[in-house]
Amino acid sequence: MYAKVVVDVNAKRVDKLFDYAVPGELEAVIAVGMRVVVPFGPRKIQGYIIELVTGESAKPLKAIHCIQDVTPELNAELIELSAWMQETHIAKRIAVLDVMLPNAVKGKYQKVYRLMADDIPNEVKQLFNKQGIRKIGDCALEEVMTLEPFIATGQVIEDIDVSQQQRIKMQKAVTLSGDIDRALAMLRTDKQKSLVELVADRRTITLKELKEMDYSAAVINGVVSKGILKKIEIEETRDPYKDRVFFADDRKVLRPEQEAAYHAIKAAVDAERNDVFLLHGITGSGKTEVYLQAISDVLDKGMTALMLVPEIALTPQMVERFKARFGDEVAVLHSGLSAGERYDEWRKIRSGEARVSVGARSSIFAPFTNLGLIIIDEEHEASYKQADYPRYHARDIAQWRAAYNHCPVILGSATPSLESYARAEKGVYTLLTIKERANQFPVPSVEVINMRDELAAGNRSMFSETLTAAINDRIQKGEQIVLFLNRRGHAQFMLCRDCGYVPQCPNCDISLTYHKVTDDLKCHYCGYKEPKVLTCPNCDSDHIREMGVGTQKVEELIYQHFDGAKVIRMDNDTTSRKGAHERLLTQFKNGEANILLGTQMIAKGLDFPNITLVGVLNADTMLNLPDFRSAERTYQLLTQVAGRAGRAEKEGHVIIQTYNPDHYAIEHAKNNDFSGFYTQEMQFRKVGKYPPYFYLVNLVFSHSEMKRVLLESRHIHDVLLQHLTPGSFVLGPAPCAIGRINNQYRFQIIIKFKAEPELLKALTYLDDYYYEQFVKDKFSLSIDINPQTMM
DNA sequence: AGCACGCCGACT
DNA sequence: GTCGGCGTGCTC
Repeated sequence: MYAKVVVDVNAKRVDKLFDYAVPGELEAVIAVGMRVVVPFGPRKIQGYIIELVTGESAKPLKAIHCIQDVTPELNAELIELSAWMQETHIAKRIAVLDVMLPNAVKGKYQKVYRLMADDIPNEVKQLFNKQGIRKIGDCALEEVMTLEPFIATGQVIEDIDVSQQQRIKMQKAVTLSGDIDRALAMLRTDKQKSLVELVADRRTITLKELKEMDYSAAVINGVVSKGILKKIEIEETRDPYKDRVFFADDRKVLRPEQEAAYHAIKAAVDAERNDVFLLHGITGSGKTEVYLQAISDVLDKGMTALMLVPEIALTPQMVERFKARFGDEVAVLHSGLSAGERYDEWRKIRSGEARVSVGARSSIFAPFTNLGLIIIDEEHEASYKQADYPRYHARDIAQWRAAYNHCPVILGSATPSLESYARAEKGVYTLLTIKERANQFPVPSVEVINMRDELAAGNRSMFSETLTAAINDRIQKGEQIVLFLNRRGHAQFMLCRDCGYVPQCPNCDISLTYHKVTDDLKCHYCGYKEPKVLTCPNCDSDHIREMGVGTQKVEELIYQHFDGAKVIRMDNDTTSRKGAHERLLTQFKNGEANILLGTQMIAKGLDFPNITLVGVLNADTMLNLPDFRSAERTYQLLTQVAGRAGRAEKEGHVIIQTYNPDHYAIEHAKNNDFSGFYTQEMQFRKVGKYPPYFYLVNLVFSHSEMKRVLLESRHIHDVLLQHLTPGSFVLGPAPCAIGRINNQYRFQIIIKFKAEPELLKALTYLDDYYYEQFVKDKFSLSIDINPQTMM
């Protein structure tokens, strides 16, 4: 018997199956999908068994060294899926397996000394552990000297040990080691004092968290060396919900439209039909209840169900609802979990202990068998597409898995993507619509304020007269307000008011972003950092200021503007700590503040009865981004934000501030008119040859020499023209919107097509060819099929 | 990606 | 004469 194995080497040239003999003693236990350790050239590495073949190979083979699992990590479905993804995503098999599996199963390689013989002096033997292994990196020089003669005789050998990542993850952390008041008296700098106060408050805090909060190693070590803090190792907690009590959540009675949707889905579930449903229900229409009841039926049939939500919508509220309804049968998978926690959830699914999962994008690979239903909530969300290689879209994977399992898919949204809605109109998907709110409370009224008029009337503040009045009114009534600041495409930067100079990144063609917390300038693309400038480097003027509004600035303005305001601010800075997101929402829910101010992350999932006013401070910052989806994104975001108001009996009101009050995305969002927006946006897409009328592929190539990129990209253009059929368009090459990142010049070519049988062949050819070029010459080509963004 | 093999420059 | 620089080529 021999095995076909994918080796854990992320390189194109070994992106194929290698044959290994299966030793006789392993034949009984070995199975497809297991991880094995195999000899590969002079070293040993991890691999995945893709296929077992009975009989002897024609060629002499090396043998599998050992197996790593008792239960295979991959099932037959996931192996087949990985092959499909390799082909259709122009990706390496190992890279695909890498995104499918939890990090904890990835191999860890260490150089070790291995004890091979027993007849060795005891003082030498004791250097090794019970398995006869000693890490080379742990050996002092004299120990290496001691071992040398035994290596010469072969009694000790140098080897590579392949082990699993630690099951229990230890993290470096600091804790207080003394009296806090005495400690504070000893310290001079504010940074050190604030560190000690923080640790005193939290008892222990990991170094990683401190790094994220911009405490440098120097600051931490300084305080540690004074004996005030000490470094310790702590175990990461495993079940993130173990201390929580969930109250049983019973089925709710469905409204007629919900009922109709539910029945259509139930029929497909019962018939095990591979239908795709587009569930278009306005915000607050009770889509989640439909999902829950459909899942409940799937479980009753003894099958399993997979539900995807965008990362930011995976709030405690959503998790709570699932836990409450399905108890221990739920596995939760999101980015906040440690590698160990994630692996635990994965194993619960694999063993059948959990039969439902709720998770973000990558949980689409959850190792269920016997899937009865796959749900993608907020299906229009861009985060379902992985931004880096391999660039898969969870929606595509869902449809593949549903076809494999003969089960239906539900795509749910209040604002479906144009692609999905067009498919529903063509009858490829089944459209289910819910037009009324589940609790029958009216949809909030929406008012659009033209900020140009405000400016003309002499109001230069962030708050229009109308919004100011409304906020004061709600504060007085004791009701709650959500204020939304659209940050996308609207970062803060520095501008010299005398000469117009804006500090740029030296490595990229982009202006540096000002960060108030650290008071410095950063490049979001290459990580370059420099201190804030006090005088203009161009004209020496000291009129150089931070421009653009950040949430922090708005918070200050609110306090200046409104008496009785108590603000909770939610943005990347205030929610970076684990659990901070949840804590802030709980505070708001408990009425500890009357204004919730935030970015994108507050657009979803909030369901608080006391919110009666939603204000969108700048609706149009992303309308002007150079992306064909900018109108769609604006419409979606405004609709989502507006949906936060009036979720209970108190009537909700939404005020949208904009400089483009007549833009159709804003007008249709105001009227909550999806089909109006859809019709108009489809016109634009048709004329521009954009999705859903055409498919797109975005090719980006980069090299440190601009001339090289330009010449090579012309060549690529010609190759594509030769290979593709006449119905397809090849546009470019043109410089990318950001023409240089990390000193690499970037050009792009866009392919537009309706149907292109030669596409994968042509792209695979280019990928192979330019891989060689990359190895030789650092020329790189990235291929994005169905891109979410063209930047 | 690693790692070995191999062929040319500055050192005991 | 040798140590070590990194170009080239292979891994069942």
